[in-house]
Amino acid sequence: MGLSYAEENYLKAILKLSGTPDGTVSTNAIAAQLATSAASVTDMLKKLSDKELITYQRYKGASLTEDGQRIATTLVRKHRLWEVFLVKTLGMTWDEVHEIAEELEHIQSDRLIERLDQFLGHPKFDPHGDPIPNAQGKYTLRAQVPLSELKPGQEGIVIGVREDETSFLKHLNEKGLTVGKSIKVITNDDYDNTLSLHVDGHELNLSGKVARNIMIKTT
Amino acid sequence: MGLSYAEENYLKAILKLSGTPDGTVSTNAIAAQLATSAASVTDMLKKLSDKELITYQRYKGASLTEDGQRIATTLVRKHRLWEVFLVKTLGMTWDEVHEIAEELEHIQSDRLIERLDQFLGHPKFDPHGDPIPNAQGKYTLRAQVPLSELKPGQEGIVIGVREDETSFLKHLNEKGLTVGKSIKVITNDDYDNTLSLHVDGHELNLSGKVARNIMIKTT
DNA sequence: AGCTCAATTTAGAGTAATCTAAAAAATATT
DNA sequence: AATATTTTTTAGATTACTCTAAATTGAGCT
Repeated sequence: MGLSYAEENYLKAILKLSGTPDGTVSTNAIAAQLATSAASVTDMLKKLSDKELITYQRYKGASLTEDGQRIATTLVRKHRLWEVFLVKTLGMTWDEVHEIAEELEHIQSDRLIERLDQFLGHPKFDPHGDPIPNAQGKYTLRAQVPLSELKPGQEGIVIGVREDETSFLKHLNEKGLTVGKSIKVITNDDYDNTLSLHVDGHELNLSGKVARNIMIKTT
Repeated sequence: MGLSYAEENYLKAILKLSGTPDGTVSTNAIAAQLATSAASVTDMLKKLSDKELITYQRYKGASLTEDGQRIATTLVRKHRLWEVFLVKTLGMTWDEVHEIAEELEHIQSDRLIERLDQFLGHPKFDPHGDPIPNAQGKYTLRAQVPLSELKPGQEGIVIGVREDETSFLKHLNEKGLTVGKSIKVITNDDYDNTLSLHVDGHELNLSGKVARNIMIKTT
């Protein structure tokens, strides 16, 4: 009754793309997300529909059933718990863990995940600031976002950084960006997230690379 | 250039079965080990031979090349490191971790494994007493074996136990079996490892289940 | 040497996931 | 409303792994 890696990946993609009110996702959107062909997606949607993990009608897109939602949310939970493990326990960097967690999330063992969760102290957010669903699929809304994701006009407070290399912290100190400071975004480039912001009445410019490493609590 | 799960499992099976001087393994032996058909094994042996991971001649069996050996040994290393992690770090029991490690060993990331090894303190043996190859494929010979694997006549010293539940330790204390005691095996049932042994001049009977949990250094 | 039997390989086929190219349906445009 | 365009599905093939049944090879026995 276990699903294949491919089936699990489709469910996760559908969950991720379910933005519309009814949670419907188009064939092409899934194909783009999974870097596969639309024809392959159609085949898989039929299969998942037969297993009652999604509702699907030809030409009308697909949406997760309760069962499908439960499975997809569990995958997200596993993925994010493993990311916390890789960063917090093994000391890897936040930008190298995604791919590995993409593999680890398919490991089949509920007991393993509950033990891991306990060992990590039931974390509520992963290293990217995304919430970790609990075993019942519920999660806290995201408390912090990378500075790079704020839109012009948004304000917030610096909560921390992802990289804790001394050189990086020193760099921020020199710019006057320390934990607790209030900031307001002026511009944020669509393409590379280069951005400008106000801190203590000054204007400051940051590269996208730096901005992605600074976590903000919006106000 | 990553191998499929199936290919990796075949290499591991061949390594495990390589007992003969030239390390040759028969088709049927592999089929039995992997619970698959001889026909499937033949197909896979051809493929692994094309990739130069084994040497293979029709009707003559297969043996690992240096490349094949390196890959198989790395799989064993990963498997055993994960077992240590599951038991020591997550507190799972030695008998429930094998299956999970069987999945974890296929995760592709050298950096992950080296980090894990470091986090665990470069362990030399897994929870079953089997040696863990280092990154170069070398390993220390097994220092301890479960009491259940000793043959009649063999002697040794009690090194420790796998389960460290108080009730289990209490049970052993009552029998006079504590760390440091010298023992000699009298009989060991082929089927269920029920065994009798001498300790301090007394004769003692143990179930296979208990004997598998007591680690011995042979003398 | 010839025979027998077990081990192994080949032949033919099935399942899961994928692809490209062509057909069909839905949507947008004039 | 008719046509053009985009989206989606179907058709037909491919790769990886597996199976059963039949054919072949090798090894032991008389």
